Amino acid sequence: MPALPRGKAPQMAIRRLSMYYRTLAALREQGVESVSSEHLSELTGSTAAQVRRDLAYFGSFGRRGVGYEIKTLQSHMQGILGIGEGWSMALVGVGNLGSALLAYDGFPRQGFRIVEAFDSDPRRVGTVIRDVVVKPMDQVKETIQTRQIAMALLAVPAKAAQAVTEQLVDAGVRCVLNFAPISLRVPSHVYLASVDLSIEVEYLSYLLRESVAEDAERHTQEQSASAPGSGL
Amino acid sequence: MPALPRGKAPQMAIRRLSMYYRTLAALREQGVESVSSEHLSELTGSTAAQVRRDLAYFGSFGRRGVGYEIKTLQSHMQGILGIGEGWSMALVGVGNLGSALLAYDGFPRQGFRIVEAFDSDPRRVGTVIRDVVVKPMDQVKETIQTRQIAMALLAVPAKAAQAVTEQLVDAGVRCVLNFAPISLRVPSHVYLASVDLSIEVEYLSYLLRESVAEDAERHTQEQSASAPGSGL
DNA sequence: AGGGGCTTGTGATATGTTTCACGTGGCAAA
DNA sequence: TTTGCCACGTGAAACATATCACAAGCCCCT
Repeated sequence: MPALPRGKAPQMAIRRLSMYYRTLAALREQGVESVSSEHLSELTGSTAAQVRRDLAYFGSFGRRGVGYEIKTLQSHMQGILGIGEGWSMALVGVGNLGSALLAYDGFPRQGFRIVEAFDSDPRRVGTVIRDVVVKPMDQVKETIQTRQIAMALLAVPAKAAQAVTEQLVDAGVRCVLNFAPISLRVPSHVYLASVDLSIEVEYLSYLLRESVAEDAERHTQEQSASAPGSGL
Repeated sequence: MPALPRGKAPQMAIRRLSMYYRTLAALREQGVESVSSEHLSELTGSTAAQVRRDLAYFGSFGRRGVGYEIKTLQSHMQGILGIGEGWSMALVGVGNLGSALLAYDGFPRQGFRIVEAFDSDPRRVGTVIRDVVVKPMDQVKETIQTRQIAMALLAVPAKAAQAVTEQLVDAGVRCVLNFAPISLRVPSHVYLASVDLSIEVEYLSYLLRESVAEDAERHTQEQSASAPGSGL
């Protein structure tokens, strides 16, 4: 009867859950009412065993021999991921990226809404984007405390990121999603996730380089293999 | 004398390398000329052992008893990560997010440049953002082949993402950085990385929920512990 | 009511990653 | 030259995660 006395789920399992959740929503729109771990794994690029294990971290939501009822699974996952609780988020930094985040419709679709925006640039303060008025930085603390905002999106330049983060933490924010290309320090009671575009691009660049190097190496091996006396 | 007969580096090690690299650049700007693994770990939120191990996947770049010479380490890492080779990238989807990516100065700073942009919306085609002219989708293949572009940024709606990806792959792209909230399928010779904003937000939401649940549980335990006769 | 076939949930196993702990080599000072 | 200290590089251990493989349970059909 206790809800979840199971072992802690790995970070990656949580992220995959989000993926599963979205896939379930898409299936339901198509009128599908149940899925197997096999089916879900094909749609998400995972494996069937992985899907079952990921779900098993939180409970047993399926029926043996049958699969998972999508409706049921969705509502369990909403509970796990905290979707649909109407989390309000604050955005700091309304530059190019910040504006794009304000306009991103993936957030409201999952029940996360940016309800406040802040910027240090006086020229941006007062402007309205998607029904949100940009406020000056000195209103961060009061606004976040008053509206009980727990989650903040940080889209400021790298130089300002640490200081702004401390301001947010001081105001009582519990989660920060950082878009600045810098590694932030936060107190242990604050959760941090980062989206770092340069890191992703460099990772791809690494893979590309590596594959080119391997091709070159293979080519060399072929040459030396075909050359006489190169055995061993 | 062979360059890298070492074991394969974990994905996360590569991503950390990017972080180290940026930190080195910042140190060098400050006039610092060498670092220890200890120092670097403090600046990046890693551990000293982790830093040494990560670097050791690719070679031994430091001097025992001394540390790492920043200049040397930087140039090795440029080689590993493929920074400074002047990679050209193509962007597909010039909506809010796409425009922000075009304006993002973190890419050119690391030597990655968006040199072509495409969109299916006729109203966007022909517009110029940051010196890049937005071209129609039917020019994707020719342009990418002609300019030998290996890397593409995908900022289109989820519904269009798979089809556009196939178009890009067909045009000869080797790497795709996907921003659409969907899991893409690519052939095995194409590398894929994804930035999924909803997943990050939901991950934070999960952590927040979990910590709230734990607090509640702890509270319950305290109550029952303080109640008499509740031992065992 | 019983059997066959299917899919979950999960111990056990394999694989992968991080951390530990220390030998090795390098520098500086006496 | 020797001594002492320092920080790297790296086997080995610990830990974490993913995969395998199968028993348990469910449904349908006869």
